Amino acid sequence: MTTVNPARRAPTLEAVAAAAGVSRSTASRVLNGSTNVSPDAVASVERAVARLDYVPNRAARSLVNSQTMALALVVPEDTIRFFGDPYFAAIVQGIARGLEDSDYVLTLQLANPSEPSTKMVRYLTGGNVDGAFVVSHHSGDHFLAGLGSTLPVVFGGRPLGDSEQPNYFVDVDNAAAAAMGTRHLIDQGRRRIATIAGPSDMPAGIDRTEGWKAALADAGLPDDMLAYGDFTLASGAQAMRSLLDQHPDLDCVFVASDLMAVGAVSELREQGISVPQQVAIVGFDDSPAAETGAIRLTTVHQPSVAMGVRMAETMLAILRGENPPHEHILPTHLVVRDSA
Amino acid sequence: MTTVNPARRAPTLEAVAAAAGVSRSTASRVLNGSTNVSPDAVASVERAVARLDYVPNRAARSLVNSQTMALALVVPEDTIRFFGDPYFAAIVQGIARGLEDSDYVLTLQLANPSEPSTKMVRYLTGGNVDGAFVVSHHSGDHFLAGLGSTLPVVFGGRPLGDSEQPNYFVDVDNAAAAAMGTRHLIDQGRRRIATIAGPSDMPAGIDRTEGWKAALADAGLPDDMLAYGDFTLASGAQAMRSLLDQHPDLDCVFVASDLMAVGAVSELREQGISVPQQVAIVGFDDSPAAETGAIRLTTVHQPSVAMGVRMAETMLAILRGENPPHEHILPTHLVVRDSA
DNA sequence: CTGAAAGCGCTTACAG
DNA sequence: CTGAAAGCGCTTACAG
Repeated sequence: MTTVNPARRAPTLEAVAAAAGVSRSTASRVLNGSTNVSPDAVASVERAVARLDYVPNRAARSLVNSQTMALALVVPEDTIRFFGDPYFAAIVQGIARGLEDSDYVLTLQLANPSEPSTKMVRYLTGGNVDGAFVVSHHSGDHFLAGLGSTLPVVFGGRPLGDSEQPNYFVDVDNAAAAAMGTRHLIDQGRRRIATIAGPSDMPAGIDRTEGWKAALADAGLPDDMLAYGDFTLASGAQAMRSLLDQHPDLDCVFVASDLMAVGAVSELREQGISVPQQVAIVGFDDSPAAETGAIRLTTVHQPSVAMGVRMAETMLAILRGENPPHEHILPTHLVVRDSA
Repeated sequence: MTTVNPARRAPTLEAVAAAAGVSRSTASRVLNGSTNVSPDAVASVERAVARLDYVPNRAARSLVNSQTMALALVVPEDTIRFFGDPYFAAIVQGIARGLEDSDYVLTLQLANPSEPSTKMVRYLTGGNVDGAFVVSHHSGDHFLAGLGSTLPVVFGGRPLGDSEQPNYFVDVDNAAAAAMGTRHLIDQGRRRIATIAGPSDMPAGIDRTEGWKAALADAGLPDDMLAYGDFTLASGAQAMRSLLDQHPDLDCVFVASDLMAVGAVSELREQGISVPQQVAIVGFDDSPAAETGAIRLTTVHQPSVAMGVRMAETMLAILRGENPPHEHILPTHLVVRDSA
């Protein structure tokens, strides 16, 4: 831990240069890793920096470089309300980790996606940040989709919407992953396969439902048992209830998120239906929720933290002027535990 | 939505002044709301600002004012892992809302509280932010407690630890609130009153347990039935199980968080025990979890969003050079629903 | 390899 | 009430 005397003004480059016996220019050069500096100069400047506990002034740097060294983390308000979904927390953690070794800071922007405040738009487009991450299950259908044309933007999850130019995003192949989860159920000999789907206005909701359908079609099984949730635990329980009402003969459910799966399991147990014997459950995410519930969930693993890290790396690459791929699809795999 | 031409460089104060036919000084004065400016000048500058869609350059401003206009939001990593607790999401939302009308931005700092990276310490104390919010259930026992001496810091929840100077914090009277919740159970005629407590190294955990004990003592009731959780849903279920094992005769439980209460309820229902008939439950928080579970929770309401707002207001006051009170204790009340 | 100088976009005494 | 000027702390051609 560094001890700081708040009374003393922070040392400037000037002071470092003086202490090192070189000019401000030279001091600046070693700070910025220029190669054209003599070893002697490097050494003495570095010593001075250490001794004075020098930290460059961000504002001064920003002013000359016209870079803010700040990246916005745009979180739709309803997302933070539903932060209960560990998926988001993991993504954010990944982004933060991916930025750890850089000099960028993350500024938090809570947005109302359906009606972005002009203040936020001005903040984002007004040169206050060098880029933005958008973390939301239904990002892109709104003002956020257009953002990419004025600012480097990386989305967590494929954005909806029809922006002219392609957006950067990191995602998994939701359809394929859902099909994989469903196939596991089929392979176990299950035949009455229901699903609890995510909202049909979110890519993750849509694609996972498609995957479930595709796997059933391949196996010549009907896809008539579907109920919608909103990715929350409570909605999972409710969807399970209505599924049970309408299709008492179902023998398993592919659930589009672990949180909903936990809700579904608790509903089943309350109704005295055994999991997985009578009804098997496959979840999606492999979030902490998968292991902390009443029964350990068999689920499709999604590398959420890694996705966040990749978002950060993509942003850093763009900022370096490189040309990273627009799409990053990370691999998923099935984790077999006790629920199916 | 503002349309922005990314190709054109952002207009400077210079440009505004020129367009308004005044000097840079005057333009700056109207921008900063100085009173010593003629109405004419004010009007023409404002027109120029609107026409050019001028946004002041933060870096330049920071450089001369030596204010960063940035506030750190320090979130311990384990907190974000447990972000599932809507309490934190609400606090953060409140902070963001309280800052909405200010020019401050919130930078997110994920910290490992037991071993703060020197990078973060340097960031916080190195003049990169004007203040910091610390949001954590066990803030203060670590490096964060000392932070207050070098930087304005406002804690969410009373910090532990023995810092020399008093810290700023916003909290509720956890002990009194817990006693209120417990008393509700007593008033219903319950006599075998257990508790599921929060961790004993967190103020919220400690104080709520104290409140439960105090209410029981007042009523001449024993306080022998206690199990610990860690504020997560899963831990609530597990604590309920062990309570039931050891004290099959309990007739109600005061639970130190809604999330744990939801876990407890689901455990009870699985064991075929009716809520509230056989076992009544009182939770704590009045978070969304209280209304979305299998049974609507009777719970102690804590104004989480308002607490966040108050944290922001306190910070803003400190930054204005005012002398706000160090402690803000917000009121709680009981919300009676179906679980007790 | 090095230093003197200009300049990034603002604010604020200072003199009028 | 207003403008010319200095200065905040850096970086980077430019000339050597």
